[in-house]
Amino acid sequence: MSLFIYNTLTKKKELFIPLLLKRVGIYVCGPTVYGDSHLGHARSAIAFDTLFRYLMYLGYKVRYVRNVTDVGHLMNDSDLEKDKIVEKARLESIEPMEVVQYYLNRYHEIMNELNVLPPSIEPHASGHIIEQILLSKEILDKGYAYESNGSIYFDVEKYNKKYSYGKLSGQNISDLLKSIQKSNVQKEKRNIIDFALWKKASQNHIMRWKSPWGEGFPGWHLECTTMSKKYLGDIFDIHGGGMDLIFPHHECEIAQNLVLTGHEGAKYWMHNNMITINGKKMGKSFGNFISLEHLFNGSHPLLTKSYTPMTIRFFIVRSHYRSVIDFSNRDLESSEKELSRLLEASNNIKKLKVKTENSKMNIENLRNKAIEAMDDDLNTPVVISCLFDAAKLINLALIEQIKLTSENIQQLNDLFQLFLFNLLGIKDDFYKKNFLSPFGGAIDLLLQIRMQAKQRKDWITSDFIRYKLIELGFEIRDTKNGVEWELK
RNA sequence: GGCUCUUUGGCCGAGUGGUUAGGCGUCGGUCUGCAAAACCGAGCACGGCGGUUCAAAUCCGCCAAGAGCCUCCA
Repeated sequence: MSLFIYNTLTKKKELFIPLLLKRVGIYVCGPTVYGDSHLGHARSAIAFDTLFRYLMYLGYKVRYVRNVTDVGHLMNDSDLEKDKIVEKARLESIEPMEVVQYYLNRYHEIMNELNVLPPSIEPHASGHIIEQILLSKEILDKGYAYESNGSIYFDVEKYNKKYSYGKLSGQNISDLLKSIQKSNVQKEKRNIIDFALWKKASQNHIMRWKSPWGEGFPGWHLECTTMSKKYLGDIFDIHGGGMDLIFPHHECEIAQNLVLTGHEGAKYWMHNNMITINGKKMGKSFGNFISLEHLFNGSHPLLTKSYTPMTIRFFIVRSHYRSVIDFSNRDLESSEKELSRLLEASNNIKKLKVKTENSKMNIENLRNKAIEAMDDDLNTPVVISCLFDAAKLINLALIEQIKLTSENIQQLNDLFQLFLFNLLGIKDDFYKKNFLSPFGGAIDLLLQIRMQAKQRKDWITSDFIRYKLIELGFEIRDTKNGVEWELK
């Protein structure tokens, strides 16, 4: 048991050693719920779901906190503070919390379809206003923040003198100052790189809470610090999120944590890479995103067809979580075929018969290789290659090119159960749903009639049934062990 | 401009200083009444230029192309 994970803070793969013997605390930045979730959201959720699943497999009791940002996510950092959710609510003439609930429900539905396990705790930023005010005060008392016109700002320059701002992202304060100065003007702040812990609400701002500094709302970076501290403590094991959050979000969290407790907060900082489309990052604000619903029903001009949630999940785990995935129909179709090959092989395991008492097949090796891959910073593509190796063995055994022992068959079954279904989170309800239903029975019946026709060499009838079924989207295969069908 | 990173065969995608990744696609074959699937086989690589080394796709340098961040972002 030696899991190595890449730590953005040290830029190295490090041996994972939990703070407590058998427990792991993870905090992951979840979505800002003001729009439909897209492939990028799925990637982050699936990456950390894989981590969650693997840690549990390793025997840890995992507390996985994934927050919901439902307030304070500003559209920009200028004086015209516009909250994303407030803006959406204004546009649709509804309560901000209706916006939040609507998109959160949809997010949950989609996560469920993608077989993403629910986190242990899903805290909302809006439910932690009091704690955020307290932490703002504390930072203020420690002298690392200042009040300005009803808002509280973190004093980055002062902080930088004692600690080092930019540790996570590799930025340094003077370069930052140079690059920001051109684009942004902010009167209230002492320094352009200071960030808000608490923002004064302008007169028409809907989401507002009372604070010692007047009515306002919390700053984005402080939300995550507050909730991670509350549920995981001052120091916890893993903090995750998309790479686009490294700066400024996680950098600012680290700054807040260091001021409050003298520790960065998390020991390991993990970041999943982006999904691009035509080589550019997929993002809501770029308008180039394909929502997961679009992918599931195929209703987007860039999609040549629809893809099942499991195809999407497989598409994501077949690349390493730290590499960029460029969206393409071609690769999605390829993923679909790859997954169906694995699922078919997995279903073929139950058809295997014990043909020998002792075989040289070493399936334990495949298992070990796959575990090693998971240990190596969750190398899921290599895990999948092991499954393909296993699939080949199953197919060879099925046509009796190789002989397997009952132990071999059990090991193959365990391999698929553990890696494909349990760790990679693929569900195979398709087979159960189709093969065990009256619908499946009807197909079997048609194929029985076809078989009778074949026996009388009535090729016209038998081919008619086959072609019609193929036309309807089925795949028909005559194998040694009888006819097989599948809905493509 | 600054910071971080990427560049592998038609496509996707792992990887280690010296040994076949894997998959999709393509071509050929076996099986089949014909197909499909499966299986067997084939072909196709490490961005460019230098350096270190007995040996580099793997380490170092330079160059080129691209991405992310420096505004909100998974």
